[in-house]
Amino acid sequence: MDRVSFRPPENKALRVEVANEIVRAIANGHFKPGDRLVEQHIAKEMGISRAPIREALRELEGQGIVVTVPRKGAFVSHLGQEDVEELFTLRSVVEGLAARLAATRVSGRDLAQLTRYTEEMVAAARRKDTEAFVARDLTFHELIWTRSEHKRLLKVLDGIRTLTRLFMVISKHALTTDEQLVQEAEGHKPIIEALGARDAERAEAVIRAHITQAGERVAKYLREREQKEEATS
Amino acid sequence: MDRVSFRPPENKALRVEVANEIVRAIANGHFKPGDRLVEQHIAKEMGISRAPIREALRELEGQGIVVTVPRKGAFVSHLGQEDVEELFTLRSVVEGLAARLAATRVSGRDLAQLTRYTEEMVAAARRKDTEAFVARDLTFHELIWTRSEHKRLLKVLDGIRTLTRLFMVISKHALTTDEQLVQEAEGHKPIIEALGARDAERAEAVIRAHITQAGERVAKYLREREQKEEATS
DNA sequence: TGCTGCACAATTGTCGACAGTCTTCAGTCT
DNA sequence: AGACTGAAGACTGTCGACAATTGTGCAGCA
Repeated sequence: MDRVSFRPPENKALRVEVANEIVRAIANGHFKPGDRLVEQHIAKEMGISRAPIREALRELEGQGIVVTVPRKGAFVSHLGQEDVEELFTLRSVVEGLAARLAATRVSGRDLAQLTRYTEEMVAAARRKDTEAFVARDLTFHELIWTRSEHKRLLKVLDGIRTLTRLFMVISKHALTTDEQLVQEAEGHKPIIEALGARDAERAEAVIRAHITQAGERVAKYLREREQKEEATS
Repeated sequence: MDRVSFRPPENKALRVEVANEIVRAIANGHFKPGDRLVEQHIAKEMGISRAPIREALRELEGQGIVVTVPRKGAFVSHLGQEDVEELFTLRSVVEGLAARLAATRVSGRDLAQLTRYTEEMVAAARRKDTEAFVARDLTFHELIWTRSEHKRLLKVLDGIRTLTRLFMVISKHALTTDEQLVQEAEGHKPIIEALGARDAERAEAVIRAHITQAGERVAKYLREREQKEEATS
């Protein structure tokens, strides 16, 4: 009797739509770091009331993408090199835990999937298709997150997922040569091996190293970019 | 029941007050796990409108204290033995990072403070003053969090601070004898030593061990309690 | 008796409005 | 001219109301 047919207005909560829209606007530069996000303006722009906007902003605040000052409103966070370092050091330990737990839970099918994702990353790198590359990279990590079967861990990772993606998009230019992209993909192989061996400790160690390394690469890129910006201003 | 006396133009944002009030109600058993949190009822009880309630619930959802089902509302999370284990494994790695960073940043004054807190914990244990004991325990950990000077890490820890406290209160009966309490306090000494030696790696290792151990203790207590509850129902 | 369907009640999601507060800017005084 | 003051404007925090949706109970029917 389940009629999975209708969704007349929208099945999704409006606030989620709004949050996604704002993130997209930040990613493509429509909103820049430090910009003030005026509820009324966004509401008008999207043709809805302020209530869902407020809730969306609250959620983004929880993810550290915007900061709200009482009585003043919400602003786009300044996401500099320091923030990248923080995000990646945090990810290294949290995903380390995820890998440790996943090691005893991944199935053969999961390992095959992970291998496939990595191969597709290499393929995307050869085509210089950074879009697909980033997408696969994220999917790879997300599968491990899921296999940790740790609800609270997933919540934390969910909270930084948007920001992770945001940084990947912003800094996709950090990986310009095939060489670097392939190198990034190669870093996944020790992870798969450790997981395949069901070696929890080693899985945690290698993924920590992998993420730390990736973070340093991105941080270096942003540091250089920030210096250039300062030089020109 | 709760004296809902309040002044209309409170300094703090009303939603924060509401969130605290709800947490308090959960802690003292007014709301039990699985209970439905009806916005209108809470609004009426507190004499305010639903808007701040909604935002507070959204925040608590972000902290995993309540879960919201679309079109159905918010419910108090079931916080069982499994959740304790999750919370503590997560804390072990996240606080591990905090300690690692703090090791290179703590001052002599900080070390003295940490030592003092630990002594006060022992003193509270001798008085069987679990209230003060828990408070000092939390303060000890929070100082290390702060010294990590890692904004995003702090945000994560902030997100689980409420739940941590909640568990401490709920499970304070897990530590019934002086012996256990003192043992808990003793566990802080290796942490202080490692921090004092500015040994980042060791600091991370010992605090991970400490938290893991504490988690197992609480989990064991809750497991037994849950079994008892099942037996009586 | 047991099942089906309808109407009603309860509750969420959303909206528009209003008061209070902070910012800005023009006008005035020194 | 520069500093100060006050008023206008802009925006957030909060409120009450309404429509849509889900759950519930009751009546009708086999």
